[in-house]
Amino acid sequence: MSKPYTADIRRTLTLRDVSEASGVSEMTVSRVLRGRGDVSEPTRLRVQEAARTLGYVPNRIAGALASQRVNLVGVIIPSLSNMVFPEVLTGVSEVLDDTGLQPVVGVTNYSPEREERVLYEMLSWRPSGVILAGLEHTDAARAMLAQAGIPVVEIMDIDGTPVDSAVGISHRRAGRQMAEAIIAAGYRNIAFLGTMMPDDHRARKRLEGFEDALSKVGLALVDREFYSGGSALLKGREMTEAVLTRSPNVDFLYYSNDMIGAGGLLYCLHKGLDVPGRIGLAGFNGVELLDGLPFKLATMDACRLEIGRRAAEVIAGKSQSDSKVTELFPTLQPGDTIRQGSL
Amino acid sequence: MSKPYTADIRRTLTLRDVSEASGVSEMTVSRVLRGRGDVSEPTRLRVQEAARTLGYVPNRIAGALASQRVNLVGVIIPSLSNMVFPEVLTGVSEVLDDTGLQPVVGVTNYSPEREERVLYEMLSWRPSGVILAGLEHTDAARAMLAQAGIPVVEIMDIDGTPVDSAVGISHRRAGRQMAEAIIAAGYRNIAFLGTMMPDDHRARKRLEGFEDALSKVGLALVDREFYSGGSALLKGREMTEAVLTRSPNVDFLYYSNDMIGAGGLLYCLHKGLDVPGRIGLAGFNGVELLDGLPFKLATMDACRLEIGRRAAEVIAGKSQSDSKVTELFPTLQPGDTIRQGSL
DNA sequence: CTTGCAGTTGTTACCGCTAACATAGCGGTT
DNA sequence: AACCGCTATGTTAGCGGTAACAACTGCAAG
Repeated sequence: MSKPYTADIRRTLTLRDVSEASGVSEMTVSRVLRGRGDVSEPTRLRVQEAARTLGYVPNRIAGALASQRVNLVGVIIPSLSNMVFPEVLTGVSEVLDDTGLQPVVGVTNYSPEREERVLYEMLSWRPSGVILAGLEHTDAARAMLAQAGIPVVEIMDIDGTPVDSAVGISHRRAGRQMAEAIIAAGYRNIAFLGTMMPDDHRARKRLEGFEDALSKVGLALVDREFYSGGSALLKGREMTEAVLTRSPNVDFLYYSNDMIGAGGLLYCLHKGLDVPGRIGLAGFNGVELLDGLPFKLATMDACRLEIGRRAAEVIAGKSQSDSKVTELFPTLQPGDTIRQGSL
Repeated sequence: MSKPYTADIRRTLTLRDVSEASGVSEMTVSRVLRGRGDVSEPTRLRVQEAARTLGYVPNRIAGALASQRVNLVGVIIPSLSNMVFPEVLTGVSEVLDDTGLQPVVGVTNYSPEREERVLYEMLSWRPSGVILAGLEHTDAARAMLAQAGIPVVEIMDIDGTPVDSAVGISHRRAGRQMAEAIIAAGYRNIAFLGTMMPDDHRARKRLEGFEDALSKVGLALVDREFYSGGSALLKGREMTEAVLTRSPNVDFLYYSNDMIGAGGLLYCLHKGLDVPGRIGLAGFNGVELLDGLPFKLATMDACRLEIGRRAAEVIAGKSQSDSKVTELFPTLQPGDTIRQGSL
């Protein structure tokens, strides 16, 4: 357990070292390194050369403290392991890359308390903005956000009141739309399979919208099955088996996400069920990953990339819109698992 | 585009505000908020109360500058979109959670230049340690790491010389082992399907080890097919079709990762090929996500969670081992896609 | 009554950098 | 020669905390 991380004992380099090595003041070095102010070409080159050969890396901690500016943007999301948030991040990075701003990611695991802690940590670094998933937060979190004096964008969901601004889709509407499509296709004995997590508000809202639309035409869910944790594909399989065993008359399976939906689809195909004739299926999210499946699952894409982009634009002050809430509209992709033509 | 981010115009709070509100010195407030030093119970409570009602969030930038300590650990990985790195991150977080250290993630998209930039950015925040994927870096990156004077852990791979320390598996050995298993099962006409990315050194090393083992018994790859980008499942399908069309006598498909392997498997099953009799398949990684597939793909798990944990332990100074290189040993999971019993 | 000491709280001097302002050249005007 | 305006560079004073040490308190021991 020996730890001589540096061969040479010399402390870490500062502007002063570069300044001495190049024979100009620290201020001039600072100007060169940031590309600010007027510096003559010869000095610039000399300083750059010195910085490079010394291997100087500026200390942003000191820089940020002095300038009261931080190029960090906090991005707080529930999870990294379901493909949807990485895609949001891609959108965020894409836009931020041109602005000198840098995303810093925090993960909450769908826990409001953890979200509060992560947010506190982030704000303690005084970022230039915060992007966070969902509209539901602890009171303390909401207070911190309001106090922070920086742009805040709540993403994914717009069914509620944002602290500052929001970019997302209406999950209630998404659920309703899917229900309407299913009803129009003639399915009547519909079951729901999805997450149990009480803090997955968006899945909850989709289900609410879905049931709303069902009840409008006098229908109700025939069965429902919940899960948490584990391999989504496998869970989808198991849940589907459970539902079909318990309620053999079910003719449509609505999943809270594409992954468990895909598991269910594989199960149905494996069992030789007639999809979408005897039974239909639909998920939510438009996961590109699944494009290789023999059948395309009906789904609605959640505009993840676009949400990330728009959110980043708001933070970067590049947003076109002057409204505080940006609603995006997911498109229903019927795939191969909903009957075409009504009845 | 109005932006009144704070209702009240007052500047952001500092220790002084809390100090005034609670009637003690800034130093005492600082002590209370960090839980350091002796502070009497009554003062502690008074200060905490004041801080809470004001909604004070400490400024770590100032704190870090003054104390020369930063609770951040840089984690630099190639990608977030293939499930393997999120799992590493989970391992890292798990261990770091108990230490007050916080991971900060950077993504390189398998580009050495981007890695260099991301590293530079991270080091400019003077983190307490860096974890980064792979042993291959630009000279500048290597120099920065050596200069930084902090623990550096290179993860995933141990086939090479680390800057400081390394935690991972031998991908050469992994490739070799898989080849040996395939040969032992009697397959002889073997094709490789995988990433083309010249900077995915670990996939490259696996292939090298694989071919090594083949040539030891006088065999060579019958065909090979490369891809980049796109949905892995779909690519797996397409590549498999291409190979089987071009080289109908192939009896084994070795994929550089499980995702394209799964695509290939679905294709073979769809075509009604006898798996693993007529044709065998194997991937790499042990992706839990795929557990729901009707057939289990042969694979080797890459010890991702464990790598994350061990790396974090090294950074946190909790590592048991006193060697600079920690080799983990993946286990071969034959699944349902390699014939059992030789020949 | 003095001294010592542990337990609390306050004071001072930075941490490494940058905003804002000050200064030094220097050629061109008048 | 005095003055101007410009550019290139330097000086000063913090940014908001914390380390290190100083100072004060009350109480037990000498």
